[in-house]
Amino acid sequence: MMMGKEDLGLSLSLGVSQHNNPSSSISNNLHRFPWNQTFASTPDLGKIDVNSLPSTVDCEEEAGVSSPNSTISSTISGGKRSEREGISDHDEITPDRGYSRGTSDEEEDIEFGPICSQDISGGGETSRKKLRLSKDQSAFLEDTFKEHNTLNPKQKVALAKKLNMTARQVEVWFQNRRARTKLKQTEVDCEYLKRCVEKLTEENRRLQKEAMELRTLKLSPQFYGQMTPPTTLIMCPSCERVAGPSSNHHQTHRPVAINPWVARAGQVAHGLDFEALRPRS
DNA sequence: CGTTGTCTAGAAGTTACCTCA
DNA sequence: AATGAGGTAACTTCTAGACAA
Repeated sequence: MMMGKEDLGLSLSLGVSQHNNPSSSISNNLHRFPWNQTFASTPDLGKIDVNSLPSTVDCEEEAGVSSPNSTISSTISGGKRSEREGISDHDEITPDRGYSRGTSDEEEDIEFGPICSQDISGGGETSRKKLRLSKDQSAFLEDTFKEHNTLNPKQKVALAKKLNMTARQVEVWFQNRRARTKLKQTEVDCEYLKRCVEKLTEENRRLQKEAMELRTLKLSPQFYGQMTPPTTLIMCPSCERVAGPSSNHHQTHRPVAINPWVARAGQVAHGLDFEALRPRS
């Protein structure tokens, strides 16, 4: 799936992201959520006002829990969504999204459109009202995200309950949060690669210059007189040590000549230490 | 055992709303 | 007051993986 794209190269340090979360400024007074418990057991946050729209909350609850229409709507156009929530009937079957795309037989869902159907004017015209999450809600979501960047259905429902949101809202928040994290990480990776390219360009320039100088030197007649013959080092392929000709050890191993000019793989050549360029988390 | 269809969760991309300079 | 940009909630579409028939 899409993970394939990530694997293609920009996955240099993905996964770190959730730890170097940019949102660390969030107030620390929110305690971490213990995932082996239910959200409901965590105090205080139950008081959070949902987007300071109490009527909305009521409406939402109703739409999500008790409305027969909600079931209809999710069957008609969003059945996949409600099923995927993996939630039992009493948990939440929330059509908290603008399912309808305007077809007449979806008209009745509209009433339960995105976030409690504000501004639904007649004639099937939908408008999604965007609710701002409260600071506390965001902070708690952030904290939760730091621990787990995905939620299973139970956790989702529990968290939703705790924050007085719908499970769908929590799900969407986590999806968007993962997307933001990835975007941020991609930016960091791009920066890193850019620096690598710069470094390589610089190194390439340096080597070309060096090669040019060597060529010039080679062309001058007095050069040959002063030149010492190139040293051939003998290296044992099994122990990977430079071998002396008299070594007993190398009676059993067969040494091979190596070019002293070529840096061994894994060695840092001329200060090209890309690890040093890697962004630290 | 391999194939096919269905379902689900998540990623990616997009839209629309809100806030703020 | 108008407006454009940036942030983000909500949405759609696509895909991989799991699972059953």
